[in-house]
Amino acid sequence: MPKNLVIVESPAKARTIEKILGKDFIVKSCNGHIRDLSKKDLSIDIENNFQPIYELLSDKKSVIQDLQKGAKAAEKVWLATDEDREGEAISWHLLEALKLKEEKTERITFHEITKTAILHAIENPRRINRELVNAQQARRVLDRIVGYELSPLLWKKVKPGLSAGRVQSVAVRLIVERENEIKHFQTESAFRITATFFSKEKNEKSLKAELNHRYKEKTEAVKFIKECIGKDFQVLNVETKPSFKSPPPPFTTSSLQQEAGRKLGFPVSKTMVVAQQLYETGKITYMRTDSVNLSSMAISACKKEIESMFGKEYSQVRKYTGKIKGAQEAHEAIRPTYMNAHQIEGTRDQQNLYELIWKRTIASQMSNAKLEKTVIDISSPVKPYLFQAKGEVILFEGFLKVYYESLEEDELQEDGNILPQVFKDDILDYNEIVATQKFSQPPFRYAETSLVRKLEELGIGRPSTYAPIISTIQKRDYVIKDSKKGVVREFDVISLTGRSVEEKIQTENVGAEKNKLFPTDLGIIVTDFLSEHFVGIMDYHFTAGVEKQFDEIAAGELIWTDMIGAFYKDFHPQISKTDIESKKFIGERLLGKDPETGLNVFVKVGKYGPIIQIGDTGSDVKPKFASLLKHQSIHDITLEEALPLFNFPISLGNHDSQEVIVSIGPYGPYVKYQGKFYQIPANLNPLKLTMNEALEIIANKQKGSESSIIKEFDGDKDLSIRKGKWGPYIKYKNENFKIPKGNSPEELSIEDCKQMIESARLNPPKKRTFKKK
DNA sequence: CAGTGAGCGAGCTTCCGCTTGACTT
Repeated sequence: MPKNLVIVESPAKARTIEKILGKDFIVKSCNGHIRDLSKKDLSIDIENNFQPIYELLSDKKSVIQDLQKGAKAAEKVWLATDEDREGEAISWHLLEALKLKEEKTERITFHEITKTAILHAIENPRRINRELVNAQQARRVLDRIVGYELSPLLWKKVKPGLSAGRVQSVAVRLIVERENEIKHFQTESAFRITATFFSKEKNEKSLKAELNHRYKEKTEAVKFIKECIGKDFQVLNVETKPSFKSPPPPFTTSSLQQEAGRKLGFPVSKTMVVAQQLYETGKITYMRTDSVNLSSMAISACKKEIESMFGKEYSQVRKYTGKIKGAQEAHEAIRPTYMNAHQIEGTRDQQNLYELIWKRTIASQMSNAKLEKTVIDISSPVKPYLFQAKGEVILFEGFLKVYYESLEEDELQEDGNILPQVFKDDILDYNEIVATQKFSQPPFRYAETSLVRKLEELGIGRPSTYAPIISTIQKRDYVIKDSKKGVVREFDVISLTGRSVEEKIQTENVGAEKNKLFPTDLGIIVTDFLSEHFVGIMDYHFTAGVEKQFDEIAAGELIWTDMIGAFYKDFHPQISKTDIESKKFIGERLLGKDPETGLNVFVKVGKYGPIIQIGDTGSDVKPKFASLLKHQSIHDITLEEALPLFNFPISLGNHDSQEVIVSIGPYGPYVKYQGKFYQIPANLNPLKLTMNEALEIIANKQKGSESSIIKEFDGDKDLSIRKGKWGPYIKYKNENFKIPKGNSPEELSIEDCKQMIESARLNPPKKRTFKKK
């Protein structure tokens, strides 16, 4: 029996370390936190100086039992959880929950999983850092108080089941405010003047240049263009400057999510799932980290790869240090475990993500790209303005040989082009000079990844929570991921070729956005409510402020219960005050009077979402209600748009002597035909649905269910092989059966299927236990 | 899964940050 038990946070890590330490050590994983405040109630004894009341996590029972057994048998227990605030707390909870004796317990930490680092850690154990643990308790208790006092207030004032918290409420606020900026954005336009010049003598390729001034008015632009007719243009100056580009640092959770989003089109959650798979199969280091640091081993491995692939001049050893404030760097950056594995076996997604990580890691240890930037100034007929041509030439690729960092939409810049050679005082002629009307752009809506980036910038949330935050705010209906079609906009173009000036109107499609986060009516209302009554919590810098205090607690300069006490003293009375003084906060708005009945018409957010209401609440006649359609908002819907919602259900008439009905149900708009329901796609307006469209929806659905059939059998009409959410399965009458792995569904015979059904019946799958939601 | 929303009131919902299961129709 091994004398030593080492406890780490993750099983994959445990396996690796066990190999390193050898037979005297057994290494087990606690799988993260094992104890927490009870979910049922606040579980903080306010009267008793905010003492937290912890309980063991129910889903960790078997883990804890196993650890307890191991600890009993061992002579020494080594707590080797992560070296950050949460990790320290996990060690402390282990100490308490497993009832470990302090004298036979050691706390060790290491930054990289190598033999040297781990042996060094074993030789230098320490005690649990109580101050750091207290900083974690303060974090935990603060989040609980905020979440569990704000949420019930929302249930009462807005709608049951809602939630609020230090992180999620600010995330929603970012999206709501961005939407407001877009709504109030004043578009301005100006005329951008571009020209293509050529040298009469040299007959080289043409030179594109832009005037360093934009004219606000069309008349001014036209006047300028006319001034150019027949003029010569002189090269005033040619300036060439060397320049360089450095590679981006290795991946953190957040930067990986962004790049995988932009380059591979992965949503945040998918990136994490695939990265987890790579981690578990030992291909990459840990995927939840905010560190850009690489181990010395990784750095030398990179160097070796780069030098053998590209040569010495491409290698440049770099040490990256985190710049994010408050980052708790318990892990390395995300990198391949073995730099010499350029590709891996696995699914397409795994290979793509791995390749991205490999390239980014390699690039981070490569030399700068060397560039030459050239600016050519060319005279214009109107002083003091001049035309400028900008070019960029890559002299030495450096890291660009393997990796280009993609840019956010708002960072997109025009690439410098390659310029023909011209000299000072050269005289140029023009091919064309064009004035194009350009419109200023409103800010972009957040996508999942850009929201994560913003949260990280503000120090809000942690690598392990970025993906859950995104899903929580959508699950609560505060935010929806959606796409928006652009609108066509006209713009003026005035062009000069030879001596003729031509004016045209062209069109462009603007404002189209894909997979962006839009606030819902509910999200807007909850944000307004919280911003009005809880300015402090909703402040974008609230988290940064409390993080600073957590650091002080960790440094022993502040007592954690004092910090929480000071916070609670202001926060709790604000909850009570709002509870008493604030009325229902559901965005109710009077639209006008119903022309038929003369009754008041309102919109508001109801128990099941945004609704329109005819008649006053509490009057003798029971009011009538109807749901708003998707894309309608209580904030701007008009009486004329709202009233037709009461027309449902709408009969479209008969088809094959059966009635076709359109209506709105709890799951959205639908067509009902022959007792069956068919969902109406979001791009069709249910109010204006035609019989033909309805029949098409029905036909599509029926085709869809047919196309899920992989194979049918003439011998048995009840039997079919179908494609399902979890892969192919056998359908027999109304029952479904799993196909054991390793069979190709197309080749199964009736007998094969019957046999599988037989064996499935003999070994029924365990009932899935659903977690209470 | 499919046409809810008054009022009454029981009993329910909720936070953030660590981790990985179990394995479906």
